Amino acid sequence: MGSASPGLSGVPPSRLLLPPDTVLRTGLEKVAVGAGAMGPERRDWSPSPPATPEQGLSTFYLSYFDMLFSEDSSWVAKGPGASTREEPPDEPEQCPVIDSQAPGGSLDLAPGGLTLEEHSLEQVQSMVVGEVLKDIETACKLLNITAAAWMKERTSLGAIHYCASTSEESWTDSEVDSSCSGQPIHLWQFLKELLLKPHSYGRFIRWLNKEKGIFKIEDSAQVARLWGIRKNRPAMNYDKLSRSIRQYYKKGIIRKPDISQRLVYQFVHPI
DNA sequence: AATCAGGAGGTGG
DNA sequence: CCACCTCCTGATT
Repeated sequence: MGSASPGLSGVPPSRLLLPPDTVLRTGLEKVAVGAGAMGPERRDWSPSPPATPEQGLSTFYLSYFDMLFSEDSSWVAKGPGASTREEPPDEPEQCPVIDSQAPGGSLDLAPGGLTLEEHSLEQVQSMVVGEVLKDIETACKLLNITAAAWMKERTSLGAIHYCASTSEESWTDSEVDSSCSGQPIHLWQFLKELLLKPHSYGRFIRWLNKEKGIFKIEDSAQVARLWGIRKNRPAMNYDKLSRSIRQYYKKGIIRKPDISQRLVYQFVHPI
């Protein structure tokens, strides 16, 4: 009762309430999964992994665009010349974000003589930044942390903010600045990050019950591998990763669900 | 065989 | 000091 799904301000609830797979199993996933044409049992992922874009900054950029596209793409349609069918969230491998469409240093220019394209580009960027900031605030509320703290952790997004904003410097500038060189990510954050991007990682880890924060690691080896990459620990494996998860029991960050199942865990404070 | 639980020493920021 | 990492023993699925 008390914790009945707090209002997600700004985000149309219609999408969030859908069972995860309905939305996400559309275009891209179908392609990726269909390519192998394998059933639910497929752990031989080793040859040509199509979705392992796990190398730092780009990950987070992308994850945010994933969210924007999958949960609310209205900002795209709002744009003046934005044709809606042009930007499906199609390449999880790459970093299709802001800098990709801005060659050179056109991001931090003065709002002077802009061509039409540049102008609409900037509008789009502003909208993106606005949406990102809104999402951050929402996430922070739900996580019960301050935006500044969040930004400190997510330095990569701080970079976005820096790069893309000529108008939005309402908050956290100083906070961001001091930590732009990279903060160590916590395991629980990493897991949430993966869970946020079912397009790319849904085959490795996914929500069983997002509202309750219950998730399942579908491919323990892959999740461990990604974690090892992120932390630069080539010898990482699920045995060690799970030990770290178990450290969270005492801290009240992650626990085993009431009905304990293999490879299933639950965030104590779900989003 | 894989996963789970948790003790214990080590490490890097 | 903290958040793991690593290794380990023993239990459970």
